[in-house]
Amino acid sequence: MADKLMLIDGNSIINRAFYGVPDLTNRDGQHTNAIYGFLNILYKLIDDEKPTHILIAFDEKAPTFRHEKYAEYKGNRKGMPDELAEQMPVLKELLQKMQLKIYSEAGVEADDIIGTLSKEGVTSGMSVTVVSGDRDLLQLVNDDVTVLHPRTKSGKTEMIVYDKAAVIRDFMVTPSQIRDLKGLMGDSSDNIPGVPGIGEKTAVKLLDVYGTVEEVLKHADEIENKRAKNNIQAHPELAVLSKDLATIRCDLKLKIKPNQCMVGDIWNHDAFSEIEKLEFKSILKRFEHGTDDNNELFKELVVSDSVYDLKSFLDSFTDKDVLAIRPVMKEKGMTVSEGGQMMLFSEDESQGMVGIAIATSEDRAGFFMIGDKLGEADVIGLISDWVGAGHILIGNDIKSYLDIFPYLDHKNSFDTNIAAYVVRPIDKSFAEEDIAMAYLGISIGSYEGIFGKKSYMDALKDDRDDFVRYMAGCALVNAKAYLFFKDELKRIKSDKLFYEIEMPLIFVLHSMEQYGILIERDELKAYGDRLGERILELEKDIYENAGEEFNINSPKQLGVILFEKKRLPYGKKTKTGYSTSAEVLEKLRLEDPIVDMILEYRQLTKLKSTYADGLAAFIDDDGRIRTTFNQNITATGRLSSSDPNLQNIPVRAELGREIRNIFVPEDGYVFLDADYSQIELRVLAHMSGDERLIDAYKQDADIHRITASQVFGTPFDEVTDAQRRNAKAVNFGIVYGISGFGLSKDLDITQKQAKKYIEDYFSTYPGVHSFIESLVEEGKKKGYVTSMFGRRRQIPELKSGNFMQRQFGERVAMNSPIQGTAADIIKIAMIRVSDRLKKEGLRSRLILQIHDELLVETAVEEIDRVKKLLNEEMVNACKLKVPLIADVGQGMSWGEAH
DNA sequence: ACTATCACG
DNA sequence: ACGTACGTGATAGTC
Repeated sequence: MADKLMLIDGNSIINRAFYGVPDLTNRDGQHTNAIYGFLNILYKLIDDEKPTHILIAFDEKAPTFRHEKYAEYKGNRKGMPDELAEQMPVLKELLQKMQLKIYSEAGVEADDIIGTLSKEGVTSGMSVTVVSGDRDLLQLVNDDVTVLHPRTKSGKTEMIVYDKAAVIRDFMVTPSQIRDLKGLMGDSSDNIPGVPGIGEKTAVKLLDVYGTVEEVLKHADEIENKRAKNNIQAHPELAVLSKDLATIRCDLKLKIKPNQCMVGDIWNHDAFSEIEKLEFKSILKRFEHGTDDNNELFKELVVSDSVYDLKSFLDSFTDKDVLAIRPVMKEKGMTVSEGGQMMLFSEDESQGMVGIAIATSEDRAGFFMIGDKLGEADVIGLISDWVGAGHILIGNDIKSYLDIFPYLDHKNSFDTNIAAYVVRPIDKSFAEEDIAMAYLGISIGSYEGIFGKKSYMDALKDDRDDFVRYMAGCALVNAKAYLFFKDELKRIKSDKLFYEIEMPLIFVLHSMEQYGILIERDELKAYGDRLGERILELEKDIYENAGEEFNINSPKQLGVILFEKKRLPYGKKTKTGYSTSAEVLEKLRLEDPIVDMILEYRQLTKLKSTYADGLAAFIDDDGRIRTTFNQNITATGRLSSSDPNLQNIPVRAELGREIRNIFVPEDGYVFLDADYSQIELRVLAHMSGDERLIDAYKQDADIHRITASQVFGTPFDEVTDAQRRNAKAVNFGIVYGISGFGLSKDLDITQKQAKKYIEDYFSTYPGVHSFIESLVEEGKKKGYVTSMFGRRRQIPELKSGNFMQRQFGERVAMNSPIQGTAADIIKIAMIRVSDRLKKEGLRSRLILQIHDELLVETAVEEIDRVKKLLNEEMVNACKLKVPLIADVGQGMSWGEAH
């Protein structure tokens, strides 16, 4: 086999890694995210490309450029941030310990090192792979040299392979013409000027005709395009200079030769201990096996479409085996419909299971396809037998499987997705492929990387083997993840939170999603039409006032009208122009009548597009709207709601609030709506243990008024509205992680005044002060903070070198335990309410949660019982040092009950 | 894909 | 001097 040389542009790759991987630090506070990302890219390259030789080229720290007199062109690159700079020497040392060759030389750019070695490599008979995010390097491509270009696609890094054909495909020029292309069009990211007025299109056209910059200049007088001709004739030197800047040198005398770059044992002991210091657990695991290449994922992989094989596969398991699954569902969007009419059976066709992967932690897996010889019911039945025998079924995102496996409950199942969320809620995705990488040190590949945007059905059809391996890999990861998380949850003391709150909640949420909420379709339509009429009127008035028609919804165009044409004083500016936010417009109301019209227009279009029209699109055939409650999105432990979001239905303004009257109970039912009174402040009182605040809550009076009375030293009955408003804002501020600036903005007062309020608050409630300070301290020391029920939130921002980021981290440290505890409490209440409704055989059902509020669709004859039960379970969800209060309302619509 | 805006707790 | 209140999701416009 021919030798294969891989040349890596170290700076380019570590840069990508740094910006692509969220902030990580080890226990010494050393930032490690760029190194982590670099290693993962490196391992993947080694696994995929199997190079025999590797060299990683770096730019010298203070590069002197080859064109001293034009240094300003390349010399003004932004310096790298400190968080990245500190990782560079650590990475280089690690790479050396991995017995990989790195190279840099004063006055030499990494590009030129790579260019020279690629040429020398080819000369000595090697095939060469260059890895860089810099497009310049594409000029090196030829029959023996390919360039890999990393691209970030929905959070994952993929490599685009550039051979000659791919370069021509993407850039319309040959690899050797890349430098001519840059010579003409320039490259702003690399500070190559190019010829003014010549963009990509013109440059490609010219090169197509003349081939090189030199030829273009020679024939400049023949050029048809006037603009291009004039510019080239005016600035020929720019084209020559730019091409020179873009040209990679391949003829340097370097102190290293390709054959010295042989790959040694990258899994050696020195490398291991270095990685240990960096605390990359997932990478350490790889040392057990070396590369993935000689490490098969499965000891056994059964693929079958027969019920007998599934049976014997399941029979082969003992009580000691854990069983994990990865069902493959027909995806939504496949529903056959005609003319808007659902066809018969379309429901079944869109909901069914295509197959299921099953695995044990002992590296045995199977993929079973549903078809003539294996029915969905067989699978459901056999899994039911397993579960019925007292075993645990492990899956990832169990809520999405409950339609097929309705017999699952929190005692017979384990959700690896939710477990991973509980362990590290700040991550963005908890699918099997993410867990494999983050916790198990194995890789099953990424779905998108392997199959792109293909649906499951298409992937199964086109790449069956890969698909089966991927899904079986998922099941295997679930099995292994179970063993890992079982211990990990205990270790971090989040096991009760997981088993007693998050797992049971899955089933409550599923039931809420299934019930949905009834909405009066016709009323919603009428409401939307009403808005539409008024919007048309406003539109007309606004155009008339402005003296022209424009897109009112475009902040840009609106800014021009208000702040340029009308010369209204602009308040704030955003990155892109003037701010036209309601906050700014409010202050301009008296300046021009158009402002009020715009504010009303904004309000109405928002209501119409998001709510009237938006919700209408989600009404099912039975008139109900079914949201998705997301259990793994927020960093604090709250739920979120999407498709549609039913947690942000208007309530504050009267016009918007009307929408709530359109949400109604079905016949024979009423709505009971219960919301916690000031739950976050009560949690604060409890957690801080501040005696005065606790006493205040025991009085059961208006808390903001009490706060005002105590902070401002005014008798309770004499507190003014303004005082109460201020106290309320301070209370909110405390919960959000107080800052003088934030409070001053909210109350429209000076920062100095705001600071005074905060100081007064803290001297009134010293326990609160010391509590939130202790939270920040804990966050800094441990890297995370916790809620009362053991919910963690990591705060890497606290170790940031950036002041702003750190400041943010401090506010998060103060807020998360409070918001998180409140979230824990209402989750407990939801589980208990739902449990009791079920146990007591009631028909009433929980249908919505809005952070501190529960909506129950209540059977008329159960009203009194449910009212009592709701209040009991919410109030007693948790014992605090202050009373927990819930107010229950009743009504024939959500609006009326709230 | 990102930004601005605005709906909620 | 910097430039932030905490947590979300949907829409429209712009690139």
